[in-house]
Amino acid sequence: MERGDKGHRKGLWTEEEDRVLMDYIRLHGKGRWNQVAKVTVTGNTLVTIGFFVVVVRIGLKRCGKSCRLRWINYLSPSIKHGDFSEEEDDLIIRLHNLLGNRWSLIAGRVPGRTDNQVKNHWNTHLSKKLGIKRQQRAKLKAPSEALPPKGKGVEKVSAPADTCFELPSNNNVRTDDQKYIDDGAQSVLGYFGLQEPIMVNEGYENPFWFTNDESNLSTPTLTQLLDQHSLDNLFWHGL
DNA sequence: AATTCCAGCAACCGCCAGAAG
DNA sequence: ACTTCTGGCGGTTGCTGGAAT
Repeated sequence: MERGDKGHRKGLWTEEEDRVLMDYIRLHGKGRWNQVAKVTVTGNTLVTIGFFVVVVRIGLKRCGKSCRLRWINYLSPSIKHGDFSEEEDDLIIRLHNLLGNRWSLIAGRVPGRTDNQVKNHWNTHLSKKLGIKRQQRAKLKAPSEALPPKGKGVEKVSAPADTCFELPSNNNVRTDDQKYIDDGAQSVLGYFGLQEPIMVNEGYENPFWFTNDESNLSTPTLTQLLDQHSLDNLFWHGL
């Protein structure tokens, strides 16, 4: 196994390492990832040094960052494993049109998927699928260009991968990233000369953004709303 | 059967921002 | 005000397994 700085292990995680990490999170919760290597013990082993037999505690020799990523991208119970559905593909393509490579934002709107999953899926499947279609598109400014640029001086927006699972069922709070996306959506709509309302009800009383709440199932998804506005056709044929 | 090629994806890297001391 | 720690993000790398030759 390759070793990184400070003797940290690198490369694929073993089942044993996964188990240790999950045990740590069960006991201590998420966060303080750099403590994992110090706190966790995978077991004891006997080492003979000369005449002495020493009990050595074997910790999880992973850097905190690696532990965090392993949890976020793989071990977290909220993560959906397996193939992407047609619905998810469609949603990602639309959101990418809207947001560009803001993978965390996109993933935050695709329940159970992480930014890494979405990014990989885009790079391996969807970009190809899209590349074929793009050749057929007429020259037109990409909708994502209507969004404010990312970088310094721009309001930072972040959406943890599991945000959609943590929203209260009657959430009246409008998060910054929701506003950011709403603003972007309105920019896109404005670009195409469409009328603004993309919200289900007037105002922000009932944000429909893909909460995991059963009571919200009757509310239209972004996909449905975009369909209502014929945005899909505009994206596919207008670009 | 052996080798090469390549797609898919897990993991790493570098950078950045915010919090805490 | 400065440093250190921690977490978040997007881009990239490299391993793995299956397909092709």
